[in-house]
Amino acid sequence: MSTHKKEEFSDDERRLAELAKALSHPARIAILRILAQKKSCICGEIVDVLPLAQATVSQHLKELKNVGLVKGTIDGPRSCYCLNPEVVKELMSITGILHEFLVQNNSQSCC
Amino acid sequence: MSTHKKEEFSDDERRLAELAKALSHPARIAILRILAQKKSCICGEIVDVLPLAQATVSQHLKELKNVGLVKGTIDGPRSCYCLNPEVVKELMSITGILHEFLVQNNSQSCC
DNA sequence: ATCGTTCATCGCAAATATACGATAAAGAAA
DNA sequence: TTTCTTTATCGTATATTTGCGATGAACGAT
Repeated sequence: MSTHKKEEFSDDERRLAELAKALSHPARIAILRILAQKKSCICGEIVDVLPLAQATVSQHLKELKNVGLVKGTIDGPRSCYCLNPEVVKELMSITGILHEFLVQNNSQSCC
Repeated sequence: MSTHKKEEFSDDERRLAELAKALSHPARIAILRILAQKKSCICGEIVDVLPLAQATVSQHLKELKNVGLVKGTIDGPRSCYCLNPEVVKELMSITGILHEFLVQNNSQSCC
C-alpha cells in the first residue's frame, strides 16, 4: 500500500541511505571513478566510455548531482562535471560512522 | 527496453554497487545499527523497534543476508541474526578504495 | 541565418523495490 | 494433540528505477 515509510527514520539514517543509493548502480560508481581520475571534468567522454546511451548517462549524472556528490556547470554547448569535495568529505565521515558502529561487535559473531 | 546493462561493468564496480544497494534503505541501516549495538542477535526485537510490519522486516533482513552483511541461524522457533564480520570487513576495504579514488582530485574542483 | 555538436528533458516500456496481509512451517507450551 | 509464538514466504498492489528514442535548447562554426 503505502510504500513510503522512509520519513519515519532518523535524519542520519535517511542521509546515509540516500548517499548509498547514489552509489548503488555500477554506472554511477564508474562515473565517480572517471571524474576522480580525470582532472578536467569531461562530460561527453563519459558517454563514450560507458555502455549506455547519452540520455541514460545524463540521468545518472543528474542523480549524482541531486545528492550533491557531483557538481556541474554549463560551459558553452557542453557540460562540465566534477566531484564535489565537500560532499565527498561528508560521505567519508558518514562511512566513518558506519565503520564505527559496525566494528563494535566485530569480533564475536554469535551465529 | 533492456533495463539490464549491469553485467557490462567490472566486478569491482558491481560488488561495490551491490553493497551500496544493501545500505540504500533507512530500514536496513537501522537494522545494521541494531545488530551492531546488541550483543545478542535478536530478531523479533527488530520488528518491535522499526515502524514496519513483520513481513517487511523479514524481507529487509533477507536482502542483508543475500549480500552477506548479515548472518542468520534458526534457533528453535525464533531466528538469530548478527553481523558477518568478514563482509563488514569487505565493506570497509571497499569504502577504503572508494575513499582513495575519490580523494585523488579532492582539492581542485574545477566547476 | 543555417547547420552541426553537445547535452538535458520528456515520454514511454520494462524491470525492481517496497510494503503488507494472509498463510505456512516449526518448535514450545499446555 | 492442540494451541500459541515466532518467523519465512507467497501473492498482490503500488512506487520507483532503469533505459532509450525523440525532441528541444544552447552554443559554435560556416
